[in-house]
Amino acid sequence: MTDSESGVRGFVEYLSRAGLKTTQQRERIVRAFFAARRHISAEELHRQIRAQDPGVGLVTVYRTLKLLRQAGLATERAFGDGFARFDPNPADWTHHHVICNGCGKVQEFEDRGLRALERKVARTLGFTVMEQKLELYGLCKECGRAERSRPARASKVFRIGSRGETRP
Amino acid sequence: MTDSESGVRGFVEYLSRAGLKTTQQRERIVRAFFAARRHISAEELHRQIRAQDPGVGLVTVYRTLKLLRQAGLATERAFGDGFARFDPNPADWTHHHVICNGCGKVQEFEDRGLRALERKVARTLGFTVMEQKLELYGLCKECGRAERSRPARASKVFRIGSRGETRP
DNA sequence: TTAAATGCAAAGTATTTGCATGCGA
DNA sequence: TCGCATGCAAATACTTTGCATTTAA
Repeated sequence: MTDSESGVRGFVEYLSRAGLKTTQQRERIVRAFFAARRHISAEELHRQIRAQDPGVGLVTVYRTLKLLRQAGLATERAFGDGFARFDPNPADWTHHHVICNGCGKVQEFEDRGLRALERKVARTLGFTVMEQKLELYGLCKECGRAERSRPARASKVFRIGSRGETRP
Repeated sequence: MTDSESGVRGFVEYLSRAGLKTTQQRERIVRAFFAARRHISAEELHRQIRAQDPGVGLVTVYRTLKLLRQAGLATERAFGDGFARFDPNPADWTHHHVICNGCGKVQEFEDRGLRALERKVARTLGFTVMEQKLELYGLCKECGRAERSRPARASKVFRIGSRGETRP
């Protein structure tokens, strides 16, 4: 799902199959979504769209993102900072996240090893896998260094449940 | 972390190291947490504690769960139903989740393969891994069967963002 | 003694929903 | 034309915070 157009096409197809309507708003939102950087929040996406097109409401962005999930074209993620992030679904699931509890930075990394796991779960539990999430939480290189050169009291850098405190 | 007492001991130790106080409430909460079933919500935990000890507030449960995370003894999870769930951290990270988008059922499965991945990330990114989350979303055996024997319209069973609709 | 912890009530906030209006098929 | 879609405002509900009081060290 690297190019934006194929994502839009897939969505329009889904809508028509499902008996739903292809509106201007949905098209704008979906196009912007596939063109945007990864793990974007609903509000950020809305802000980007609004800059060029004030006629799209945040509510519709939420509703369209939900449809994208139903279409199997997007994944919703919760990194613990209080708001949902969305990613386009890649054809293969090799794209995972490393989140720093210190500074909130989100890095990505690739690993193909999870396809095998997916097949195992499908076989063992009779489960049909639609989305896959692998997240590693901890301290990035910088925060880890800062943490180690600090008196052995309660870790103050540990960033938990800080709702919307450090948006990227 | 199979037995409850070692979890409590670890927490008390953390508190004293951090210059914090071991209160009756914290002890009750932590003991109940380690004795409870996995992926419990703050409110459920509070309800269980309250049944035997009315003198513990929900706010304190939230605050203690946050401390448990800071102590590295618990993991917070968001399965997409709008409230946070908590798990005791096992000594090894071999415990993952499979969540059904149809009925909301959460199953667990074991896999040891992620230790290697963790080491790889530590080496490649200089990242110190503290928590690990692997989740597979899709349709369980029953919901998958139901879905396949259904007219090819929009999937009605797809359960997204239904906040607190189907509590376990 | 004193700084930390508790609990209540109130605030905060991301997300959803009701409803009148608009618009795609 | 008809019914789905939109957008506003209001509702929802989980979680956090202010503050006076209690309690552990």
